[in-house]
Amino acid sequence: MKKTASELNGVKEIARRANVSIGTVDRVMHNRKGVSDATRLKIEAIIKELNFQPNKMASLLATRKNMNFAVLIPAVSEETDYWSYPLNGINQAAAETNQFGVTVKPYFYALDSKESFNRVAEEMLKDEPHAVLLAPSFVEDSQVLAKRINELGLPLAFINSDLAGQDNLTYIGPDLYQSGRLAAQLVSFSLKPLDKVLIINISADLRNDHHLVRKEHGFKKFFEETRSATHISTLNISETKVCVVEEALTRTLNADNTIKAIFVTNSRVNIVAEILKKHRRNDLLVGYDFLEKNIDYLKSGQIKYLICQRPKEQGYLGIMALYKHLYNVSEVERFVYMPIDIITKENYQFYNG
Amino acid sequence: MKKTASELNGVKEIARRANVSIGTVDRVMHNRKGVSDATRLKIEAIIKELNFQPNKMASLLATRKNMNFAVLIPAVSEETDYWSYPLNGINQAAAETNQFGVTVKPYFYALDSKESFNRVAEEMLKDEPHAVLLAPSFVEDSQVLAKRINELGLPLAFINSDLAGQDNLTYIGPDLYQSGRLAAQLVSFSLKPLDKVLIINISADLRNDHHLVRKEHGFKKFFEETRSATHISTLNISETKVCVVEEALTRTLNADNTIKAIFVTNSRVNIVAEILKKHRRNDLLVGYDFLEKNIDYLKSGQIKYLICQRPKEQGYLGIMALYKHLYNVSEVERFVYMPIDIITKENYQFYNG
DNA sequence: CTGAAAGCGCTTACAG
DNA sequence: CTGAAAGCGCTTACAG
Repeated sequence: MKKTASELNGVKEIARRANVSIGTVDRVMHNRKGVSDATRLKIEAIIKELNFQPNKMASLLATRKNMNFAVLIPAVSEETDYWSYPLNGINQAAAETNQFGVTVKPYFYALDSKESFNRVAEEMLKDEPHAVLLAPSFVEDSQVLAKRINELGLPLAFINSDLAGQDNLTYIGPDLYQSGRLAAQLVSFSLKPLDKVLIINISADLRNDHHLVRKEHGFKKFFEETRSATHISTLNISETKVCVVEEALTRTLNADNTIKAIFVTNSRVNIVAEILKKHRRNDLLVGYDFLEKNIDYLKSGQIKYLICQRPKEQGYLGIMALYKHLYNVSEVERFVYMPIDIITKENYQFYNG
Repeated sequence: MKKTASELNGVKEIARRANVSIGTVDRVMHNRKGVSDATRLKIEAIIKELNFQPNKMASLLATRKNMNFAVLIPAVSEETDYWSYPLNGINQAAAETNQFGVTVKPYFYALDSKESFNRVAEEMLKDEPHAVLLAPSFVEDSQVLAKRINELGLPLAFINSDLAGQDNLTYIGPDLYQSGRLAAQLVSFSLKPLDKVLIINISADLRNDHHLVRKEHGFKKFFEETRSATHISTLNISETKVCVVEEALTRTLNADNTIKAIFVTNSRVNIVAEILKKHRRNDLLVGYDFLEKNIDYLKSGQIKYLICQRPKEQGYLGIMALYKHLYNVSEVERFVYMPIDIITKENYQFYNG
C-alpha cells in the first residue's frame, strides 16, 4: 500500500520537500561534505521546520554499529568485596545496551599494585576499545593513562574518584567532604556533653590516600561550624593488619576513657568493629561501605551507621553515560554526585548496593 | 556484496538451515498458528541450538509498534508537592522509551476526592491505553478499577501503595512496616533513659489510612524487640489544619514534659515542625518525605530525619516495568521494595527525590 | 500450511 | 555534487 506524498515519514518526506534524494538528506543530517551550500541550506531549513528527529532504531539497524567499552577497575579481593557492586551495575548496563550493539569488557587490576594497574591498562589499550570507564587509583599513573586515552580521542568516564585536570566525559561518584560532614552529624546526634570522638584512618598508603583526608576534613568542619566543644582526635594507622590496628587502637583507648564515638574513614571499619567487640566495648562506630563484613557488624550492633555512595549505580551510570554519548541519546553531565546513603540495621535489607 | 550461505544472520540463517522461508520462521518465533508440527519442531530445535535472540530494533522497526501508557496518580496539590517526584520519574522514563514508540499520558485525580478519582479513571479507560500505571488511593474504588483493567487484559503496575488480591504485573513501593522500625531506631540512638516518645498520626481519614498504622506498628515493634523501657504514646489527629494540630499537640505536650521525641507517620511532619518552632521546642522530630516544606525544616534543624522512599524512582521503574513487559525486554519482578533512605541536613543536597 | 515480496526508516557503496 | 539501489533484520499482507 503506497502512501500519498504528503504522509511520507522521515528522510523521505524531507527529500520530497527539498526535491533531492534521501542520500543527500542523509549527508546533510550527518554534516558530511560533498553537498552544495544551496541544497544544504534548503535541507537544513526543512529539518528545522519539521523538527525532524531521525529514527534511532532504523539508524542503528542500518549501521549495524558495534561498540566495545573497556572497563578498568580493581578486582574483588580477599579483603573487600566492594568492587563487586560497581561490577554488578556495569553488567546490568551491559545487558541493557547489548541489544544496541554494545559489548562491555572488564579489565581488573590489583588494588595494591601499580605494576598490575599499568600492565592491565596496556592490555586494555591493545584491544582498541571505543570508550573507557576508569576507576582511577594511583593518581599519577592514572593521569598518564587518561592522557593517552584522550589522545586516542576516546570518551572516558571516571567512577569512584575523580582525577583533576583531565579531559574526561564525566565523573560519577561521591562528594567525600560532604560524606564526612554527614558522619559527624550522625555522631553528634548521639553524643553526650563530655564524650570525645576518635577519627581513625587506616591505609597502607596514608600519604597518597587523599580520600581519607577529605572525609576527615568534612567531619571536623561540621563540629567546628556547629561550635561544638567536642574533643576530636585522629589516629593514623598505616597498616591494615588486625593486630597492628588493635595495638594502636588499644593504646589510644586506654589513654583516654572518655572516647565514646569512633569514625573510621573508609571501609576498614570492620577491623575496628572486630577489635571493639573483642574488648566488649560499645562505642558509637561509624564507617563506610556496604561490604558483607560490615553488614555483619551492623546486624550485631557493633557498627551503628554505614555511609554508602551507591557503588552499583556508579557502575551502571558510568556505562550508560558512555552509551548515551556515543549513540547521541542525550547530553552527559560532567559531574554526577551520588546521593549519600545512610545504612543501619533497620534498612540494609532493602539496599541494593 | 553477497554473503556466503554460512554467514547469514538471524531469521535468514534459521530459514536456510530449516529449509523454509523466513515467513515461517517468524510464525514459529511468535507462536502463530498455521505451521505444521514437523516444521515447527524443526525450527524450534534450530532456534534453540543457535540460542537465537531476534534483533529487537529490527522487530520494532518492522512493526512500527506504538503504545500508549496511562498513568493515574494524584495531582500535585497546594498542600504537598510529593507527587511531583513520581511524575518526574515517569517523565524521564517516557523520554527514554519514546524512541521505541511509547507515549505516556498522565491523568491526575484530586487526592481528597473519590469522585475525582473515579471520573478521571473513566476518562483514562475511554482513551484505551495499552497499559496502566496506578497509584491506588481509596482502596475499594481502586480495587474495582483494577478488576476492570485486568478484564481488559491490560498490564497494570502499582506504585506507592499495594492493593491486595489483584492480578497486577508489579508493585513498586515502600515497605511501610520496616520504615517505621527504622524511624524507631533513629530515635533510639538519641534517646536518654527517661525520655518519652510521641507518635502522631495526622490524616483526614484516619480509619482508612492503613499506611499510618503499618508504620506505627513497625515503630512500636522495634522498641518492643529491643526490650526498651521507653514509654510511647500515640496522638491521632483527624484534621490537617495547623490550628487543630496545634491545639491537640499543645495539650499533649503540656500534660507530659518528659516527651522528647516525636515521630510523625507521614509527610505532614512540617505542620508539627512549625508548631514546635513557634513554641521554641527542640524535640527530636522524625517524619516522612522529601517535600520542600520538610526540607526547609531539615535545614533549620527543627526536623532531624526525613525518611524517603525514592518517589521519583518509583515512577521511573513503574513505566519501565510496563515497557519491559510489553516489549519483551526482560521479566518483571512482582514486588519491588524501594530502599529506605534517611535524609538529614547534611545529605539532602545530593538526594534526587 | 508455506513462500515471495514489499516495507519499516536509515545508511552505504557505487556510478555518474 | 547528487541519485538510484541494495541492505540492515524483522513483519506483514497476499497468493497459492
